[in-house]
Amino acid sequence: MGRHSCCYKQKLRKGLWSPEEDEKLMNHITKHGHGCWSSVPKLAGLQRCGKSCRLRWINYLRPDLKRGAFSQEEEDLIVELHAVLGNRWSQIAAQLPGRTDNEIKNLWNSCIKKKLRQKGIDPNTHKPLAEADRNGAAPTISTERTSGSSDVNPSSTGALGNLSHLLSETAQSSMLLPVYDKNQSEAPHLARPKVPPKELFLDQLTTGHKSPSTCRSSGQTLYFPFQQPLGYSSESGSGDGASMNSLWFNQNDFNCSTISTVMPPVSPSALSTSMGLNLPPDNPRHGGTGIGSASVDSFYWDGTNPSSSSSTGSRGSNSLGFEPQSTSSILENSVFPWTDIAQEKDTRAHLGEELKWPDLLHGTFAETTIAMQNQSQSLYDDVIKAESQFSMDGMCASWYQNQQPQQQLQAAPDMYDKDLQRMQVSFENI
DNA sequence: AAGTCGAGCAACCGCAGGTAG
DNA sequence: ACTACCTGCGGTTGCTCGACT
Repeated sequence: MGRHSCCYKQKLRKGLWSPEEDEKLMNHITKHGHGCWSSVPKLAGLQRCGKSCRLRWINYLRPDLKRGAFSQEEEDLIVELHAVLGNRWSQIAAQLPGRTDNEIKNLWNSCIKKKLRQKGIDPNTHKPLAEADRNGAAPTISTERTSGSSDVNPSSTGALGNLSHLLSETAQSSMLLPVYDKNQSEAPHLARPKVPPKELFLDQLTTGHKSPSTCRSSGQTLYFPFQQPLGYSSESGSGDGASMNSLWFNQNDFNCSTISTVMPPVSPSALSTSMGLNLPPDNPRHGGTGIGSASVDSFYWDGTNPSSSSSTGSRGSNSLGFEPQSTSSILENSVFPWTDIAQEKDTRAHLGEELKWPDLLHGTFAETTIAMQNQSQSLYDDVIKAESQFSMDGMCASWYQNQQPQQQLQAAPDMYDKDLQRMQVSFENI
């Protein structure tokens, strides 16, 4: 136990990652998955420790990262989740597909905290500052990691609002927020909608716009809403309790191939009751969870790598006291109109091609994945498993969906520029 | 133009839990 | 049961860059 052994090694690079390093890591993981992180630097030819590689991948290179400004809905959700979960950033991030715990943590510390204080709300207790002062400085939400459910303040109703509404509904339907089944080895935060980072750069390349502002709290919804949801209405974002539910389905990164891992932990009964869904009686689950089960038109990374999720999965404290229920099992309970999704996915993938996405998409990513499709599965299975799954079709669809709101905004955060420069360099070398 | 300050963000550090041998 | 290794998490640091003086 204790410090990672690699930390003792000398001559390892630290600090910011260069585009070349990013490219090496990206190429390696795209082709082989990460497997054992400690072996990644060596295999990828990097002078970094495995821990650093993992962090870089999770926080920056991972294909499903959303990036960009947080929407107001996301900020609200973070506040509400924080009221329940405290500083459990990973669990909060699990409810925000495409967002990392680090990103959320930074947003909280730099932005949301300040906003709450300005509104007279104690960011620790989520109670009015005056009341918090009267009760003393001790916050009701502990940051001690091993405290289990003790740091949860379910009675906190100040900023809880929508979440309490959701919880009351979900409790009745045996669901919980951080839902994952250890046996399924699918931790939500490791299984998010997969969108390639190239999407960001392609957007820059095609639109060439530059954001006049870097404000993360602009309220601009870069990735919301899901304009053509999965066969049901997403119009419930009215600002009341229903907005919580609508948020779950405003993930426009959604696609059929990733549905098993993307789907937020909402039970069918909750959906049907709160959203008026008519659930189909039988929905065969498309694709599979392993490389070997890759379908003809899409490739899956293995999302069942026990090593990548066992720790989180088992440690994920169910602070709400609900019965654990696997996301997969929920999905297998026939929540979605699968056929429609597949059709829409294909349509959007096609449209994505028309939008020159293939220039990048059909570069390294596509070549790699197509090659992997055609190669013997055993080439990789015996060596490494990736932590997540994604499909190229999903990428196309997601990108296409993301184009619309971004183009409408005519602006993107300046942060993309750095990414653009890096990726331009990277892809020029491919 | 130069200096200062603060916000935002990427990355590091240290610890804890899980797991295989 | 013990140990070593690996992964993941949360707190913290330090760098970058824009705003301001």
